Amino acid sequence: MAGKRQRLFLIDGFSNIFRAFYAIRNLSNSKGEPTNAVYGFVQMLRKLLRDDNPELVGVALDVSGETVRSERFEDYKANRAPMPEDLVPQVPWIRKAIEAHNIPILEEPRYEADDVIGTLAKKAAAAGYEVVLVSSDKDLMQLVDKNISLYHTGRDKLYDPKMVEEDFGVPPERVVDVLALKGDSVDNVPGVPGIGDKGAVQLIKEFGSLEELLDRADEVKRKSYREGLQEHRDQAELSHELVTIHTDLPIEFEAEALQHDPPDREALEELYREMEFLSLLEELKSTGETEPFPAAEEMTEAKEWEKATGALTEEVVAAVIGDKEAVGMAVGGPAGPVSCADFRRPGMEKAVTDSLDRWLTDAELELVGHDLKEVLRLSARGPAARPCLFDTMLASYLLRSALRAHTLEELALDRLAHKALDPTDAGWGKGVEPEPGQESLLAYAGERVELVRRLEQRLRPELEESGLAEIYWQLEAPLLPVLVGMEETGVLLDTGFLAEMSAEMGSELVELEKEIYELAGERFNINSPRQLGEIMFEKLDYPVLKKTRKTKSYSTSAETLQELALRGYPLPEQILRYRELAKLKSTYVDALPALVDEEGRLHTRFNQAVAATGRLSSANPNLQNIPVRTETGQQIRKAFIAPAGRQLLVADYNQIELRVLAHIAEEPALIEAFEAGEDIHRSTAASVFGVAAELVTAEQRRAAKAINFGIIYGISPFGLANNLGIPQPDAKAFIDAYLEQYGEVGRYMEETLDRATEEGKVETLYGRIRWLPDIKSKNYNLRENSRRMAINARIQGTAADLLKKAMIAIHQRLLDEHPETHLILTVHDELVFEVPDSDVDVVSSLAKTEMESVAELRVPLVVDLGHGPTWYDAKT
DNA sequence: TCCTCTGTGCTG
DNA sequence: TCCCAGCACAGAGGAC
Repeated sequence: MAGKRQRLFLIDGFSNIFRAFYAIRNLSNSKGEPTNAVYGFVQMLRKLLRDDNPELVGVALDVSGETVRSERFEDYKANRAPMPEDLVPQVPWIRKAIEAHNIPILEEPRYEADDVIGTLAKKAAAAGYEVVLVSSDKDLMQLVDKNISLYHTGRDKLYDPKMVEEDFGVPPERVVDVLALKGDSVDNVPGVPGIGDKGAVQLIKEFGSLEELLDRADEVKRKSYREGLQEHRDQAELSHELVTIHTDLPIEFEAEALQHDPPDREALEELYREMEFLSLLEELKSTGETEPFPAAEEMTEAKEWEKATGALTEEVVAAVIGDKEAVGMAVGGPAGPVSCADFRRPGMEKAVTDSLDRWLTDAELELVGHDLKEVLRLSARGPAARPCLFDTMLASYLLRSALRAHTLEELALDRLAHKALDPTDAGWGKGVEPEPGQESLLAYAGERVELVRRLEQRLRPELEESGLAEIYWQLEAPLLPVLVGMEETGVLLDTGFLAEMSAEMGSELVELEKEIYELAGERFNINSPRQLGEIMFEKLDYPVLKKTRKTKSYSTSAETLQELALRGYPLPEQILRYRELAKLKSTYVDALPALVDEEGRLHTRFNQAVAATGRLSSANPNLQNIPVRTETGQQIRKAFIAPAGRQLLVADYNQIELRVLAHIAEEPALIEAFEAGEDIHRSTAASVFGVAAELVTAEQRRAAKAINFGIIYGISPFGLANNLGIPQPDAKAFIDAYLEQYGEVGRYMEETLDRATEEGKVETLYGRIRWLPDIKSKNYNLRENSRRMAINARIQGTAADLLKKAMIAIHQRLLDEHPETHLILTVHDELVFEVPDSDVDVVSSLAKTEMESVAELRVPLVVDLGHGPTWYDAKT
């Protein structure tokens, strides 16, 4: 046959299965069965058949049981970790997938897949075929020659002999020599101790081969290598045997056996249905062919952009395009072509912001997107946006708040069974970015808009049916512009102050370090819990009071150190102070100044779709964990300042969670205490310990406070005992005494748990849902965790709803009445504003009024106020 | 080299 | 068996 040679693709089954398993995280069907490896493997297979469509193809799989190798080398693969639990049940499905594609499975009893691949590859090459090995295992590079290449599925690269040498450092025929030297701990190939990747390549290059190297080991210059080679010659030779893939098994290459028919559509449908690969199922039904989503069309001039997007009057689906920074935007209608603008082209950024400005003020228009905050941010009108905003990220969050991530990629996989392109596919890498108009970039842009459309179609009805539409439209959507405003405004940081603080802390740390080394008798890394543990518990022989939970190593937590210090050991006290300073310095004092903009302002991101209870979270940097409890920590708050002529105003809810509890539980004793404006922990102590409020001791108040918090957290005797450092029976007695006095609270907990168990979910006052799939679990820990979450989620979630509601109301009033005042931070029960000096009083009362009247509860909501030039001063 | 996990500690 | 909800640091060791 003239022209192109016929091709044989030999797929290394398990290498690709593992790769798929690790590359795609957490994909499962509604029964909770993991499906990630099946999905990844099927996609790999489909891509291969679609793009290359080789004449011959086979998947090699290892068979279980003894092999010729394991009989010969007892330890071989002996310590290999067992297959991950989540992967085991997927293997039979992967077999079905291969069979459904009508691709032959190659398995030979007593032979390893590598050896089967090696033998068939050589024989097929000898018979005149062009052979491609499909694997992400570098060991297969040894088989590469002029007729055999390796398609590395992990790197998406095709290796010929030249590429192997470039990448691996030696030509294919020397690959085994290098592998034999460096060894492989996973497969229990010993190698030569002390020789790693770099050393092995260099030695083989220098001496030409392993044989030559071993014969002339005494000529090796580096002492550690020379001695290793001399002492472990046998081991090196054994390793060489182990890593060499056999190419001479007694099996035949038969071309007919490796031909394949088109896929069996019925078998595929069954597989996809069982695995719930919805997009594949859909595709199978419609055409049976893969159709990537259409690419976006680039508009390179403002006029073109306006013409293309001007027709969008009812619904705009928008996606910001970029990796770390936005470089463009893609938009489309509910269907049809997608237009893309690249900000790096002259005039295009302006063209986009002009259209955004228009859309954001057009009350008739709905803006749809995933993470719309990033879209709103592009327009100066973002904080004042009024139109309908449908954000698929927020919709998904309301439907399943406990999901690990609500990124577009994650949802595409989860809900559409579609593996989305990522920034790397679009052309981003370290130090490189795609050119404007680059094909991969437009494909990426087009896909993102299309994914949002499909998600919207699924999520919108779900939101309606689940009753979450109201909280979406009343709370989450209106909060978007508020958060945009806060993030864009930011907070002014006194970097000079922090620089001074850093210097002072630095010198104190140097002093402490000296003293610590002195006490330890040697230098070590104080920041390393492991090294510190060795010093204290092995060298100095301190008593071991506690081990860590996961790895059972010595605990060096503050609690442990305090106890040791109390027992008179000198080192722990110094360590505690060192830790406090080092923590504050690295996390805040040194980290924050590096993040300010040209005006010295710090811009956090408030994430609206992270916390399972409905709270906001803050990151990059996290401004919700700025120290406040210790004296040194408080100093850091002096660096958060208002510019001249302005002040920081803090308004925080007093005991909001306990007030919410009083309301939901309808507990008369609690309600009464709040109505009387009592110190709630003191009042609790008086009830629980049966003394008059004036006679409550500090110790009693502390215990009562712990109980009050415990109630909110879904108390257990174990947890309370731990927290107070008292015996469990005592803690139980406290709880019993509490429930005696606050009977309705006990009833509230029972009722919550009953409903949670029955319905598998709990709801806040405003209908926000938290699902608790493990509440009926037979696993004690899972079940008890869920029960505590049930109690806590209603309270914490309701408090979060209240604060969000207040933020929306205040933001609107500030826009209308005090445009010079900005809401800049929120910390769960606290709002921080930057206010002109002259408006402090009026804004204070505005904030107080709005926050206190946000809802009519059975107890009053009380807001405390404070203001001053810094956050420290404002916190009363 | 980069990335992930672990221990620790900061907030409400 | 470390009570709820988060984020970030440094160290350590493996990465598919």
